[in-house]
Amino acid sequence: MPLPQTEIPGRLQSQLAGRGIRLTAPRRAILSVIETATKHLDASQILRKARTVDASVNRSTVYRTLDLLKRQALIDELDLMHLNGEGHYYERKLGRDHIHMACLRCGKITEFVSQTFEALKKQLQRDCRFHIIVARLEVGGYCPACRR
Amino acid sequence: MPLPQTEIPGRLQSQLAGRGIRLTAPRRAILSVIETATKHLDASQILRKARTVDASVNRSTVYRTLDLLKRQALIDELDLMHLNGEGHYYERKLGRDHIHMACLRCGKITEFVSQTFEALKKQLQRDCRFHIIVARLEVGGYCPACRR
DNA sequence: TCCTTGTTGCGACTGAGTTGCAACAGCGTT
DNA sequence: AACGCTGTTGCAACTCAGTCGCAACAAGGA
Repeated sequence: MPLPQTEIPGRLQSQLAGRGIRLTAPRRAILSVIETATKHLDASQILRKARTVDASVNRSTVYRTLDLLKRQALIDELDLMHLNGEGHYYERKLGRDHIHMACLRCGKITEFVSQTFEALKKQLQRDCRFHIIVARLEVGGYCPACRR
Repeated sequence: MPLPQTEIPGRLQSQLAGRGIRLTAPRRAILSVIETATKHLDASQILRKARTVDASVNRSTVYRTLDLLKRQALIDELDLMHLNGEGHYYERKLGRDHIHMACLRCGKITEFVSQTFEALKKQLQRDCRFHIIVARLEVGGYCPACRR
């Protein structure tokens, strides 16, 4: 259940430029990798792919750019239940939050958009008077193909 | 909004023993730390406190015991939005799942039990035919005292 | 008490993420 | 088109969480 990809290529770059953030060659390479990704990537995968665009990109720059994008609320950071080690995964933040379900047997990641999730966030904001910046719901279990 | 502590001291130990899992001195020390914790602890804090009970407890044993308790579904592992570094926090898994809200300014962690959250999990199980083992909802934002 | 088998401490290791710094480059200004 | 301020980069060394292989050990059933 992948989300529809409705974004314009290069959109991340113009969003950053519009906020007065300097665009550099390594940043362009990293942004293009994130924008064209078809699955969740971790930092080392982003580095490897970015180097096919600009071979000089450094590991530190990837981490620094991911931090920048997190602070700008343009990407989300995920654990995906740590199915493969302790690292994090990143994805473009599009309009609506979604839930990540990770199958503990086959490792498949399924995304799901739910009106109930939206209602739950509204309830938190109201009942707890808590101003939500980021909400992350990750579920581990067994997908339809793996459950007995 | 801390959850009511309704558990009997030593309960974790008897749960493990009842499953045929060997009880050792380091495990007893670690379990007692987790059972009597009044806030979320990370692995190094658990180690330090466990050593006040049994000075020989080793770091590896803490990690191995935490893995055991996770596999037995007796504790939950949390990120708490990585407010302090990349480590994880652990808490006793009591009856009902709850949501963790982390204030990005003051660092306060608030817990919240919601019927809507339960309904959301039911919806996932039904609509996605996904068998949930663990569900983790973490929210970052500003608490009532810190929001403007 | 014995014996099997699971557990532990130890120390070295891995892998993710960070940092200080000198060189560099974006981009607004001239 | 060149200048210069200031934010960004590559590098290499570092920190920190978590893992692993192994020999010694101990829980608890026979």
